[in-house]
Amino acid sequence: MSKPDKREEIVRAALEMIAEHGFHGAPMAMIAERAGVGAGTIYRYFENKDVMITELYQNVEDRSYPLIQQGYMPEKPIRERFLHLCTALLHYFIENPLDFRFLEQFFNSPYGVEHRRDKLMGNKGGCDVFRELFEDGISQQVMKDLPLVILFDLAFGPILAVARDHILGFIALDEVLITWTVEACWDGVRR
Amino acid sequence: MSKPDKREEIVRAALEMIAEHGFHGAPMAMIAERAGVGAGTIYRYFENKDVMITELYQNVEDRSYPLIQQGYMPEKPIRERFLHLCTALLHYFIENPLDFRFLEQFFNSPYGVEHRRDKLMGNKGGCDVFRELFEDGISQQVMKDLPLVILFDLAFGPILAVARDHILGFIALDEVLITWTVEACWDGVRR
Amino acid sequence: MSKPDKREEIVRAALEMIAEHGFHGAPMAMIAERAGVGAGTIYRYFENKDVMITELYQNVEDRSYPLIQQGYMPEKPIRERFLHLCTALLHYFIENPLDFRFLEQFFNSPYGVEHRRDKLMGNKGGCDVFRELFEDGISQQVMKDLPLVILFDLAFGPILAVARDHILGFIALDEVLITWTVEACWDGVRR
Amino acid sequence: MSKPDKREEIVRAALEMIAEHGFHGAPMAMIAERAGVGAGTIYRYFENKDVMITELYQNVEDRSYPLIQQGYMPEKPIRERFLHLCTALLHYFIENPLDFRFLEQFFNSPYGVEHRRDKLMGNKGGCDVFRELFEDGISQQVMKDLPLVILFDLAFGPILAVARDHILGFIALDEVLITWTVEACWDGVRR
DNA sequence: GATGAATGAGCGTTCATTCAT
DNA sequence: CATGAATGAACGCTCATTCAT
Repeated sequence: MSKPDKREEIVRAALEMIAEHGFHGAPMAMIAERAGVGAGTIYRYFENKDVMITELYQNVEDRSYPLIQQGYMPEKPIRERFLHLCTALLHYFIENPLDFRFLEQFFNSPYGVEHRRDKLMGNKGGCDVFRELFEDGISQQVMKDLPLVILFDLAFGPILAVARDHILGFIALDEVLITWTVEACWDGVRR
Repeated sequence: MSKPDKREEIVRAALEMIAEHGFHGAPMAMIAERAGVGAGTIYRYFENKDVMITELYQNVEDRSYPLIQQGYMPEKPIRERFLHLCTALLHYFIENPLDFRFLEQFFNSPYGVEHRRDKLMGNKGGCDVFRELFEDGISQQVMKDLPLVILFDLAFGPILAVARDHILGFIALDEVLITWTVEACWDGVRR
Repeated sequence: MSKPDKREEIVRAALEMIAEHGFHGAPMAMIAERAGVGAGTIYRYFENKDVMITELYQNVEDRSYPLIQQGYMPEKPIRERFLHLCTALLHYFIENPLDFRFLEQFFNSPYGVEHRRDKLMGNKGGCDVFRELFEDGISQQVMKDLPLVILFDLAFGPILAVARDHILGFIALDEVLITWTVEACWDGVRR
Repeated sequence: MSKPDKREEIVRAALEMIAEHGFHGAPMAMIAERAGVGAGTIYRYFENKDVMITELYQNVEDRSYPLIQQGYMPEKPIRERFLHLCTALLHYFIENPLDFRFLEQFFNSPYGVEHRRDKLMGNKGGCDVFRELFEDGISQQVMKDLPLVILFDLAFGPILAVARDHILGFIALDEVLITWTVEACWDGVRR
């Protein structure tokens, strides 16, 4: 097994274990075992558990952003762009439940809170498509004139909740339900 | 200090510590110290930490439901009832950030997931007002004809997200913003 | 076994293990086992290993100073006082080889170096009898006019070396040898 | 880089790291990095860390003995020879603080104790000049009639202590102080 | 009933050593 | 030969839980 393979195995295993059991329910030793490596090996690739988690998040971001933006056309009307992005996001979550569960753990921890704080303060980070879309939506008077943060919550709050319920087995989303859900989100943010 | 007092002190202390530091950042010894009791004493009132957390949740539920339903009038039109409940809920969260943070911890853990599963399967539990309201809303064709779970997510997803952002200091909610937010939620669920 | 007993057992065990195997050869678990307590118990009495070692040193100091100064008469002539203190010191080491070995470990580690630095900078600490004696010796022109530190080294360098060699079994000190050794030290510092 | 070069690099690096951070503060990986070789390479030249340390000691001995004996004239009077050797020793320590710190680490560890035991039992080893000098001194009745070991301690105890204090910055030795110190040592051993 | 000292399994992390390349 | 990625035993330390007082 070559070097990049090993790192990948660790990332996969860590994502799985953390998604399934949370940060505190996923000891390094367990992650190592699942990855099929020695416990010490993890520390060749990640300085410590905290750093590993942060890089795991980066990994998820790097994989998800392109997927979500695939086929996104910034010149289309706001509504269409909104529906596209939210649908893509929901699909991504459904098709990558491990990523979703990991993200939930992440954002529900000090790591994630700090991350959001940084994102909201500085304009850095990759969710700029969303920010742009919502700023456009407000300035074109297509969306409600509310603080950006609230608009985000109106749109993503339901998406996340629905994804969670699907992954936990409380509902079984299909294309029709997804469409309706996303359109309901649009109803929430549009004027 | 009499027996019920002691239990109350423990509950208060545990809620505080868990809200502030999470389940894993709140050792029993620390909770005991904050409660002003011996570490062993906690185990007279709660079989173990897991049980304590579950009962802590019950405690929050018991205190919050009456508050949220205060002034609720089931004979009023759906929209008004919806706005009343959501506003009350959001107010409750803002005024009881400790409860809110605890609930987030709870629902983002195996405890919470199991709890929701039980709630959704059997019809037990206290959120029947909500269930009734939404079922009424659907049958009166005032709300979208979607699975109850999704309707819940459309309504509460944004409420929870907005409450979190307020408590974390990302926005500063006032009465006007609360009203607009809740009305946006209504836009999300109404036909 | 009552509380003070337990602390004492830990102190004794730690002193023994560290004297025998050095700081790094004396894991907390081993010390705990030797003390007949659980590993976690040590941390009820000492914040961590570093703190434990520092307090161990204090413990040795507190026990040794009175013993060494027993019968010391500051009004006697310099030579007599010197012989008294050095003899007492050497006796103390020989009769408390564990203390001696611990002190060697201590002074040969960052802990000890820092400790000496503090002692030499500020005038705090308990070796003031020695300092006084040597300052008297210099000002009365009975001892060589050298920096205090060097005078200390001339006196204690041999004492420590001889104690070590006795404890390691390279020589067998008796009263006669002790007397001669201490008098040789006096020859080293006197004018 | 040829084979002997590599070994030399490792020796130099190990000496430096151990002198600066102690045996336990100098991991093999760190030594390898400092030496500019792979971690595994060290094990081509030294069976394991213990062996490496022992050979490191040999290396220091081999380099120091010639230096110390440079200009030593066995036909001169005892006193002169003593002063010569002790001065040379002290100079050597001051000019090679890394060696000195390493030697302190070494003699304060099981390695060093065993080494001295071997030296004192069998007559092997390189400090024969000292032994000869002291035996001469005793038989010529110029030195005190004490066991050799004690005579060594009287002479070298202060030398080592003074060197340590200089290297740690507690005093600043110059030629004058060195002379006085060495002469004080002579006072300690002479009749 | 209340206590808190005691416990020890389990955690994150380090590092001497090995061995496939 | 030389490498350095991989290993896993061992470390210092934490904390849910127990139980003698």
